[in-house]
Amino acid sequence: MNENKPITIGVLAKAANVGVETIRFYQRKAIIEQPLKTNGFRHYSNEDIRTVRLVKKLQGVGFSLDEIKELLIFDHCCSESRSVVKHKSLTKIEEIKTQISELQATVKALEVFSNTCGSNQIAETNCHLLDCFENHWQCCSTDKAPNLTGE
Amino acid sequence: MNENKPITIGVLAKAANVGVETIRFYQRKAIIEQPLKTNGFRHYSNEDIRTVRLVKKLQGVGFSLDEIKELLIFDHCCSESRSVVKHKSLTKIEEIKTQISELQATVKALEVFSNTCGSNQIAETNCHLLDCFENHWQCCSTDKAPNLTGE
DNA sequence: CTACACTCTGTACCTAGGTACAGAGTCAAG
DNA sequence: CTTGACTCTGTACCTAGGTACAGAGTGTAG
Repeated sequence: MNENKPITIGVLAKAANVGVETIRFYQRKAIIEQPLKTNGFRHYSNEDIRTVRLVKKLQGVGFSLDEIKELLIFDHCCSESRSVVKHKSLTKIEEIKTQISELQATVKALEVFSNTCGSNQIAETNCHLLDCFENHWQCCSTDKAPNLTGE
Repeated sequence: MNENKPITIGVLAKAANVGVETIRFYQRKAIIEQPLKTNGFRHYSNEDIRTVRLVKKLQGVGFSLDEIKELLIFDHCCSESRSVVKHKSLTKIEEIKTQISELQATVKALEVFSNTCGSNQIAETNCHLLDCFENHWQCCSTDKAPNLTGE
């Protein structure tokens, strides 16, 4: 079945909903492996379709291509150096969890903002995006506690 | 106090932990407002420090500069078009919540992966990152249910 | 065996988000 | 009033992640 209709670069691109140039770009970047060729034409496996789809999905979640490459390499070194793989996975998990917390803080700040500024029932002042965010993040306030409302 | 030591671009940059070129870049992009000038030198307020810090924070959470710009504009149009502001805030909140779910799915996939592949007690096969992700996302599987382990 | 769709390699170009000059002006200390 | 740190405008350059050719080869339907 797969023998009759080989998965050429165009077929792969369509199946993974990307352009053929993107596939070649990924190969130059060694994100997917160089496939076998017949008469100079690349042909791929169903595995490659899954991989490219996964790459796009992970990108959408915020991974860089370098990070994705590293994740995919996990698969190959899996039987060789499991403790390394485990360590890297756990590190990545912690990173993502941190990001989730920050996103949750962002949601809270925006909710406060839309409930005060976004509604009609409030006074004109104290409806300030910076203030909303500062209640959830310490990062943004200045050291000297400046007169924010007045200036 | 602020009168004696004006906040020049260098002071702002240091306070917000960015380069002066970044501040000028943000001004070209209209992410922060053009400040007052004396003898051609820009000088800033504590508000600007907070704003630049917020910009960096939001960038870290995954917002693009265009999105951040839009968020900051919310502040200015707040008294004018509250329903619009509210609508945009809520839309953004939904987007972030979706992203949080996807990140949570990523964490689960990585946890499964590190618990199977990353540990020593399993067989050689079926330790496959793609499989781990496919249990959490439908996106990556091919239509024809290909023989994944064999080929 | 001709047309046309598809693929090849290689290079150039694009947007986002900066970063790095160059050449000139300003300001404050000694 | 000189020197050094700082700022100005303007332009060029950089990385990431593609996207778009050009010019040539391939493979297949009619």
